[in-house]
Amino acid sequence: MRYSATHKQETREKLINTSREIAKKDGFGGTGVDAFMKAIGLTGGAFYTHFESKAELFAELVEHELEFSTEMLAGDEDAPADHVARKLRSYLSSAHALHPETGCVLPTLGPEIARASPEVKARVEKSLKRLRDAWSERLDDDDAGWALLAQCVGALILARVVESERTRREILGASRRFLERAEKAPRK
Amino acid sequence: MRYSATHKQETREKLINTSREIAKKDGFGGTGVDAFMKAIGLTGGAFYTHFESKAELFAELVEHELEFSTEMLAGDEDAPADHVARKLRSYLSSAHALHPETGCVLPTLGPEIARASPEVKARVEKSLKRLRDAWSERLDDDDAGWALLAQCVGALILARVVESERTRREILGASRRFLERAEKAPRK
DNA sequence: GTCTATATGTAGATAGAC
DNA sequence: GTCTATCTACATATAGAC
Repeated sequence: MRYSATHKQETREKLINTSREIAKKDGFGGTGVDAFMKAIGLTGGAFYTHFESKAELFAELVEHELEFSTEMLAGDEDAPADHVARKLRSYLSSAHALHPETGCVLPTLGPEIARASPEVKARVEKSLKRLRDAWSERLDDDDAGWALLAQCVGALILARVVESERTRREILGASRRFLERAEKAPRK
Repeated sequence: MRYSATHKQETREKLINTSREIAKKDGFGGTGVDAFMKAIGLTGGAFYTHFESKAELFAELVEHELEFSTEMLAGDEDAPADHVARKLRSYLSSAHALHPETGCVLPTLGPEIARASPEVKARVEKSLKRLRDAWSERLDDDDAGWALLAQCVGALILARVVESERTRREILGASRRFLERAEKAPRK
């Protein structure tokens, strides 16, 4: 054949990774197949050599996103004692709010995932539970896992729907301080 | 004329209110003008008697959403002492998670608002700040206003991206307990 | 004010040349 | 494997009849 043995796989991976950024920036539904392909230097017609449908790309893209995010946020045995606190600070930053294309998938594609197929949502659930378990275990706090995740996702959404940078920083700051305080509270 | 004096205004209001539900359920970008009009028994052509563009409907719709939500959540002088706690419980409910069409706009259209015009985002910011102020004042807690809002929005997103009802309830329950605990914590 | 018909663009997806 | 060309559907928006 005219292409190397690994060419197809490489193209597919490039397509997924580039599409991840574009979808987080402009929305998945709001971006056409042609635009995804053009971003890696190809034309729309070649898309269907790699995926049976646009929906299949969405499923793949979301899986990659959550695999990447949860691994990064969960941390391993070598992580420092303040691992979660560090991740919270970087997640709840103005830089994150201003760059959806390289950030967490949930504040950008959350509603689109919510409308996706049960198969997609089941995989998302599996990844999120792993992250929740990691955080709850690390903090020895059953509720904190889900609660901290929710606080992160919600604060990012709020930070992005407001117009002024000042308010954006207020939201993120309030969120960070609130979480620090909560972790010191008695757990009835 | 063949129509009553108030007919146009009534049609416009019906269009906005019906569109609010549809957009929260299926997404605004994912719904065509024809679908919005068909839902109130009209055809697509009549849309432009009421709005100059689809984007103008979005702006109007979001404004109505936030006006309605913030008024409901903020509460007035007559509200009971546990007003915020009550609102948190109903917001963080499985019923809310399962019915986006009648629920809060932020967990459904948040990312679309984030990509909207500065004018739209400025109005959203104004409404949200009012709600934040109301909650912070009521709880005598500067950070709690934004933090509680973020917790609500994020928990709803998480609750909707998972597949099982069991996990959905875990997320919402953990969020509720976490907030109750946090309000009893010392504020540095 | 609403209708049908239509202009125009773009969407997802397929066919066949290379 | 990727290209161009194309099918079909549906998008936003407009024009003119009623």
